[in-house]
Formats: sequence, C-alpha cells, structure tokens
Amino acid sequence: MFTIGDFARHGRVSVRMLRHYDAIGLLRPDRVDGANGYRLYQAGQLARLNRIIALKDLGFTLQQVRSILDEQVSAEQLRGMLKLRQSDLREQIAADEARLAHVEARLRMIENEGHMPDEDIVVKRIPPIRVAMLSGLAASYEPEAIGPVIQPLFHELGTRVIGAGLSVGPPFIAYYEDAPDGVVVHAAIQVSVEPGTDYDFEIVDLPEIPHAATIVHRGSMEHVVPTSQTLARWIDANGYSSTGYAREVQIECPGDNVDLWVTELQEPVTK
Amino acid sequence: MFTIGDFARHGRVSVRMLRHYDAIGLLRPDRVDGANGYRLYQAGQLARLNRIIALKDLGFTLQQVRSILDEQVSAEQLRGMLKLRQSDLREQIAADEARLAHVEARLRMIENEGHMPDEDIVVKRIPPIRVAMLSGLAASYEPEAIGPVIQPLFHELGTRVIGAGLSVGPPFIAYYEDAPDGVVVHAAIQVSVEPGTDYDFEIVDLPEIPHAATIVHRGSMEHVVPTSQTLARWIDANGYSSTGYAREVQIECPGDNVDLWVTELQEPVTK
DNA sequence: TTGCTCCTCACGTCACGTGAGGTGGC
DNA sequence: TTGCTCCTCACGTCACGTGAGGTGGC
Repeated sequence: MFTIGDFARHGRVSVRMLRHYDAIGLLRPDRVDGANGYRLYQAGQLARLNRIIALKDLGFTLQQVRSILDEQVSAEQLRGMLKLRQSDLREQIAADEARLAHVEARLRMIENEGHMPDEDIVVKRIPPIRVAMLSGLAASYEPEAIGPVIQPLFHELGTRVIGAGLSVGPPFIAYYEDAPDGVVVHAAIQVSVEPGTDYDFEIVDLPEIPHAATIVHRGSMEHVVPTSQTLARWIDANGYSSTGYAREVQIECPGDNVDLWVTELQEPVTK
Repeated sequence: MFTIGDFARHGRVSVRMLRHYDAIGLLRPDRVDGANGYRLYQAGQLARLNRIIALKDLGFTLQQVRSILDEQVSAEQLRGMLKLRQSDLREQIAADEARLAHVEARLRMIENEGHMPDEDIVVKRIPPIRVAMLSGLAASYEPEAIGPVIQPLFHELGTRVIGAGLSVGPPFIAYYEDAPDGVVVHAAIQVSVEPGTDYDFEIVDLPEIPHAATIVHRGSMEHVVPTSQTLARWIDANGYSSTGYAREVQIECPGDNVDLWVTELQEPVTK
C-alpha cells in the first residue's frame, strides 16, 4: 500500500494529478482510509497509471483515455481514433511549420530593415459576393492608366444602380484581368437582388478567394503603389505566390476627402 | 463609422472577438454611443485589427500583441521574442512529430495483432538515487543465470544494511553491466546517508536516466522475459534504441508471495 | 408587430498548478 | 513542539463560444 505521495513518486506524476484522476474517476485509489480520508494505492495500479500517461502522451483527452481503458471502444473504433489523431497531428505540424516560416520572415525583415513593417498583412478567406458591375479596358496595370478608366465607370455604375431603385454604398470593389490588348477593369458594387432581372449593368457573383493576402491602404489610390509593393514583398518573403491581380475593396470613401479613403487590397495567393 | 457587426464582417473576425479586444484594451472602438452603448469603429482601425490578427497568427498571446503594438518593445526586444517563438515552434513541431510516430506505431500494432498491447510503456526521466550496493558476476543476462547470483546478493545486502543500523525496504534495484567474462550484477537498496562513512557495502549514487522506457512487470522475475520483449519491441517500433540493460526496480515484494511482486523495468534509450 | 442587431453578465472550456486553511501521526 | 504529509475547497489559466435576458431602431 502506498500513500498518494509515494505512489506519485513511483509513477513520476504530481500528487495533484492523482487527485484529479480520482475526481474524474479515471484512476480511483485502491481504498480510502475511513478515518482521515487518505487515499491508498496498490503497486499494481502503476500499470493503469502508465497506460493513462501513455495514452495522454499520444494527445488523447482524459475523457478519451477513460473510454479506451474501460474498454468502451472496440479495436476498430480505437483504430479510427488513432487515425483521427494522426491527421490532426499532421495538420497541427503543417500549421506550426507555416507559423515558423512567418516568424522567420519577420526576423529577416528586422535584419534587413531594422524594424517590422508598420502595415500588416493577413491571409484570409474572402467569401463570395454578388455585385452590380460595369467593365472597361485600360492600357496597363498602373494607377495612371487605371484611374481615368475606373472613375467614370464607378460614376456611371452608381447612377444606373440608383436608377434601378437599388441602394448604393460601400463596399465598392475594383478588380482586374489580363487581356491581349491591356487590362480589363471591373467596377462593382455589392447588391442584393435575385439574378435574372434585366438591368443596364451586369449582375455577377464574384467567387470566393480561398486564400487572399490582404493589406489596408489609406488615402488616395494614386498613392497605392508603396502599399502594393509591401504586399508583394510580404507574399514573396513568406513563401506564397500571387495568382492574379488584387481586388481593391473601398471600405470607406467619403466624397469630399480622398485622404480618408480606406481600401483593402485582396491578392489571391497559393503556397 | 461601422457598427460592431459591420466592422467584424470587414475584418473577418467574430463580434465576440471585438468585444473581447475592447474588454482587454487591445482594440478600443473609436467611440461608444452614450445613449445605447453601441461600439462604433472607423475603417482605419482595420489596420490595427489586421496587425493584431497577424501577430496572433504568429502565436503571440494577446498580452504580447498589445505590448508589441503599443511600442513598449524595441526592435531588439522584438527580435528576441521572435527568436523565442521560433525555438518554441521548433520544439512544438518536434514533439508533435514524436507523438505522430507513436500514434503510427500504435496503428501498426493494431494492424499486426488486432489490438493494442495491454501493458503500457512510458518514457520518463529517472532521477538520481543513492543506494547501498553489493555486486557479483553472472554468466549471462538470462533469468536462469541472474537469479542464483542476485538473490543471495540481496539477502546479504539486507543483512548488512540492517546490521549498519539503516532501515530497509523497497525500492530494491537490480542493474547490470557487461563484463568480458559475463555480466556484472548489482543489487542495490535505497538509503539516505552521507557518503564517506565506512560500511561493509558500497554507497553509490546511481546517475539519472534522462530517457528511460519503462514497463511494469507483475509476478516473479522468472517470468520477466515476455515483459522485456514487449518493452524491446516497443522501443524498436517507436524509433528509439536501447543504450544499456534495464534497471529492475522492485516496487513491492512481499516475502510470502512472488505472484504479488511488482517490478518496473527502466531501460535507457535514445532517439 | 416581427426581425435584426446591439448590449451586459456569466458559465464553460482542459488539465491541472497553486495557495488557503486545517488535520493527523511521528 | 516542529516538520511533514495528507485533506478539501476554490481560484486562475487563455481566448473566446455560447446562451440568457433585455433593449432600440426599422
């Protein structure tokens, strides 16, 4: 017979753990002294304690350990639980390796520039969205070429959407596609209508972007280039690669002051 | 101005997270409506939200995120924090890979034998221990060769230790070393004395075993072979290798009934 | 009026670590 | 008597998720 302290020393666990396992019914002492409540264990119970520790070390919860030990799971169910643990662990490892790569990218930035960037980039899923849309063609993918095309498009689109009796407000979305003779420019405004109705603009469901590297740009789109470059460098430094032009989502754009505009760039990426 | 719901949608976080960040002072709303307590955010605050999410994704706690954002840490301190995170992540990944290897070993056992072993093996650190010791020589490392050597050793050791006025009781430890002409057999009993005194037995500090694969054996040591084999197979299946003979620690050994003996085998291993 | 969004508590999560406050045997 | 071990609460951990119960504007 061992007191809880001796049993803990032999099992190389804490006394608190043994009390906890008693409390949740995972490992009851062999008997409890009626007079003083002392827990008393048998040496043979070390075998069960070892099984508990071994299963716990595999990453099972104590609930799972209990049902495995109390033979409430068949060999086949156990195989299923192990398979699940296996894939969870693989995911966990992959996620931690991604995190590690990001940490190392940050360290490289500090080595190179002496500080971390002030703007921050986050990879998110962008859900699909239904928009009213007009399109045009620009000579190249530069602010000087895009601006004169997209601004009239948004103006015209706003007029037509209001004319169709729909409400207009942010987010306003600009996005781009390569064309043989330049860049196709799309101006889009979120709307909630059923498709099929006939309007003097397109109704399009923009697809989700499973992985978009995003950054917030403040101020006029004339000065978006440094922000885009920060985004591009980050994508590169973190082992992603771009799979298209960024969507530009105007989150706030008071008409009177472009310095207060807030735009999110959403660039589709893959690892 | 965004309500909390709109701001959460733009930032792709939950409303609850924004309330939590407000509560801990990490991201306060731009202002709070005095009448109804509504939180109101500015689009520009998305930049801070993104920085929070990005740092959180690196694995920093929200406390750390706050001190980084509020510029209470210098670039040098930040580099230190990133380095620490880096090594933590590497450790985490290594630990999960070890766990994964163990899960896979379990799966192989189920495929091969249709069930998991009933006895369980745990890798532990064995702390150093001071013992009284007598030694002998056996022809080989088999129960039939060891038994006749170690039993008289323990008997004699017990007599001498009692004769020296020290108390005797489990754990009794047997351990082994290779010798040119057989195996050196050590019989040891834990004692607490200062070294230097002269006894008719040795006082030895058994070193710690940083990594010991341990299994509990019940019953006479005559029947230890299947238990040893279980341990050896496990060591092999889990990618460890043995670096010596196992210590045998008698945890319980009532003199009248060897079937009730409980012994822990502690085999030193490395990855 | 019904829905929708907002609010503030407050419990639950998981496996213990860590006191606080007290008892019993050597 | 002093130490040591044992006991039972009960809070704290970390970042929210999830109700409960209620309010305000369309």
